[in-house]
Amino acid sequence: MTTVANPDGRLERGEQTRRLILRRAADIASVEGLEGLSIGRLSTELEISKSGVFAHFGSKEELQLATIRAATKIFVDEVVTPAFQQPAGLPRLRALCEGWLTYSEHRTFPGGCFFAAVQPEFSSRPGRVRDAVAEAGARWTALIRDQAEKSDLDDDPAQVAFEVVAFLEAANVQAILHNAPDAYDRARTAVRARLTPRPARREPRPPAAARP
Amino acid sequence: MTTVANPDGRLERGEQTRRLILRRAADIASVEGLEGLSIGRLSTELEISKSGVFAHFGSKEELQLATIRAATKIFVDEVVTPAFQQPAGLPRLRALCEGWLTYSEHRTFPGGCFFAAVQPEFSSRPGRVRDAVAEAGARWTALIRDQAEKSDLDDDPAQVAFEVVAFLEAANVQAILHNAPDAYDRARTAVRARLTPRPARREPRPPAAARP
DNA sequence: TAACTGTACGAACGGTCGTACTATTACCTG
DNA sequence: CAGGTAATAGTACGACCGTTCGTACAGTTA
Repeated sequence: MTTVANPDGRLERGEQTRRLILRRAADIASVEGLEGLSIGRLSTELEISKSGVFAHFGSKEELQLATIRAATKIFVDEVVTPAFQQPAGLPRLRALCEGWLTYSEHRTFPGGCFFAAVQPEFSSRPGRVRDAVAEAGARWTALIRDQAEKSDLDDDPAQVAFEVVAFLEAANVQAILHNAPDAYDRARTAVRARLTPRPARREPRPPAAARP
Repeated sequence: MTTVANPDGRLERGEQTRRLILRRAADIASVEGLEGLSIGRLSTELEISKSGVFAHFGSKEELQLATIRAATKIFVDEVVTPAFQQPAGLPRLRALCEGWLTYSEHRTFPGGCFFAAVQPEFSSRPGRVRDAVAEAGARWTALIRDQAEKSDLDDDPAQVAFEVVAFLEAANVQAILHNAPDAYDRARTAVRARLTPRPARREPRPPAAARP
């Protein structure tokens, strides 16, 4: 097992460049995909020798897997953890969605959401990378579903999760591909409506019979 | 100008292999993306020489653009045209959604929807291929929006289009990546609810006060 | 028959890919 | 300061990439 930090808490030399590499790798992959990511390009951009980059991972597949783990950590730190300051259920669910949208909007990764870029790329391929990508997506959906379950929405939580996640991903790709930031507004509108408990759903007045 | 068919209506030899190439190219691209698509692989799979494949297009970019056009035609034939048998507005809108879902479900392209695979791939890149991909997506969304406009849904048609398209794309990626065909059911449920005019929206019973 | 066009072929180009080695540097420890 | 180990550099490889070139052969037109 490799130690990561020196006694005084500083990072070892190798670990430091490893993180440098992975941060850049995640950025590149969010634009070019995990296949488009290449060791040669990493080494050029970071001004590290190709073999130096390669030695950290031993294979391209390991680099891809490590990149997914690094991107996951960034995502969790920026979206998931802050939302856990909100109480479980609806408030946390709303915070997760809003956190996701600003994470995409502010381009934490230059290509928008890392996972939105990488999921379609591997959806039809076999292999360990695909499995890792799928698992990351499943965990995110499960997190949303769990919070939906604890909310007072009398719809199937899995159905709510499906729809909400759909809005988020759609906003990401629309905003980037068409350079249309208003897609984020559309997503916010859609999420707000979907996460509003029934009596007040879709703000405007209920049918006349229901009014006092 | 190149003629495409002989006087008797048969295809010229070149046009025939060109179509063969493009059909295969669209299939490959739906799985590997338009960058993952390679002339060498096409030539191997089709048992045509690499230069023979190349000569039809003159550059890889032209091949990619032609592949997009070919995939668009297949999509229109399978999803759009049949839906136009339904009257404009809500019926046509529902037919478009249902047509799209079965098109994805039945794997017209082996990787699911061609455009769902290719849009994220090019969302952050410059160039003519990206422009073509974006335009195809924009036309599809506009088509949905137009039909929403002619429906009696008192929501912003563009908002309806955003949400409906989001459901479709989400179903596609979920179903493929997680090998979970029930994502199509989720999408159908979501679309049905979204395309139901307000009074009857979200089928289950209205609040007690509204019941007779 | 002669000229021309469309179509496909095979070989080769320079370049980049991932990977495998060996050599060299930098740092920690004794 | 010495030695050893971890980290990086250097070099080379085979495979594949997109692309170019010259060529062969069929079918049509003159």
